[in-house]
Amino acid sequence: MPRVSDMKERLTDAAMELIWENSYGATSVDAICERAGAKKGSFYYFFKSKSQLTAATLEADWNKRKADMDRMFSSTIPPLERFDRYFDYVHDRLAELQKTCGSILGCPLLTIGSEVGTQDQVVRDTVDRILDSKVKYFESAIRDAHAQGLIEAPDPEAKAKMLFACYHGTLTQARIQNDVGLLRDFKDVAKDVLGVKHVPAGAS
Amino acid sequence: MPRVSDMKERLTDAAMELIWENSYGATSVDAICERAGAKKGSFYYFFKSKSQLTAATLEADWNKRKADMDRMFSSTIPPLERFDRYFDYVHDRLAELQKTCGSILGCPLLTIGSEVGTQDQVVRDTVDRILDSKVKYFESAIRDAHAQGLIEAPDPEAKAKMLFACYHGTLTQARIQNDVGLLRDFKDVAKDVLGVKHVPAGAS
DNA sequence: AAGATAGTTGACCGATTGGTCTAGTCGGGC
DNA sequence: GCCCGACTAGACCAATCGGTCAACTATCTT
Repeated sequence: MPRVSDMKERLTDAAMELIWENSYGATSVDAICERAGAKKGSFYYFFKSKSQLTAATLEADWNKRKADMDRMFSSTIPPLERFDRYFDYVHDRLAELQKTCGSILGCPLLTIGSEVGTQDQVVRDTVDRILDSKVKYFESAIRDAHAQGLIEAPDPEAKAKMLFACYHGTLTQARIQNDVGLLRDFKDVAKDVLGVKHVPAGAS
Repeated sequence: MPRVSDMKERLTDAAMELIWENSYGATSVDAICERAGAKKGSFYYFFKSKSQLTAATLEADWNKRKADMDRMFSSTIPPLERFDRYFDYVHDRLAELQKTCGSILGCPLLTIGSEVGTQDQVVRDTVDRILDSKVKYFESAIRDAHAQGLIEAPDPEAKAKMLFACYHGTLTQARIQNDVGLLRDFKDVAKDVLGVKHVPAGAS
């Protein structure tokens, strides 16, 4: 088959950057094309609408991140340390992005989902599905922590949802207030929410 | 001074409805005017831009809700019951609105703040200020609960922020997933986050 | 080299966007 | 009764919006 193009990826990359930094509504198809170095025709060759491009963008981004998630939440890592690694990872990434764009961007799934959820079923379903996948990492880490006696969590699913909500609330607030500090402190908050049993400082 | 008009309020009311239900970006000035029964001229007589109208809308809405907040978080009410009342209030209101518009709308401050925060400083500042006011209700309820020995909260400010984030994360998820269930269960989650000391079921 | 397939180009479209402006209407104070 | 300031009416604007389309080009297979 003739001619292989990386344009589709360049378009989803450009869309992720622009929509995440600004918003779905404030990002025009023209702007996405310009950043991707594409013309309108190419855009609508790959995607049938702006909405569909957005769903594809979230999907593509999630596929990229999944490997990192698997690494951080690997079963070989002590369960509570998985959370530390994950929260550090997100924090560092957002702090890095802030240097470039001047803003703490929070979680694209939440921003986009909450903006277009009521109006666009395709995007909503995509966001839903990805969020579902993500909470599962939390869930099994919590289950493992419980099994090892590190925390008391008779209902790992509920606890996972709770921590998930708490973290996402913090991410949203970090975006709104443009403040990375909330995220810096979250590891401690998470321990509190999880009910980590206290060990004396410095204990091995 | 001749002629007093309620148009300003009708415009902010219309704006709140439309922006909350859909989004800032998806709501046009024309649509707001139509719902308010106003013409463009009136709109730009009262507000100098869509952005300023939005800030004024949030402000006006907050002023309306403040009385309810004061009532629910009254010092005469047992501190933990204040949260129950508040969570019930929000739940019932969102469930009611769902009947009309078919969607769980979550918190307008979060939706709007997270959508336009990076692009509109006026709106961001307004959202910030209101969120600050709201968390203070949590804070003093927690302080009171701690004083009465109902919970252990040596740092009420931190605990308030934590519960606030957790609740707002839940509200955001409720909007994205269009599911009121998460909110129905939140009173229990809140008790968990607050670390309410367990009393045997049925204890007086 | 030919043909089929995959991708690109950019002009074009009607609708809608946020916003302006001028002319006018209404109603209370004097 | 008239004047002034608060408010309304709605035509108008350039810019931009998401989306279409027919013509074109590049690359692989045979």
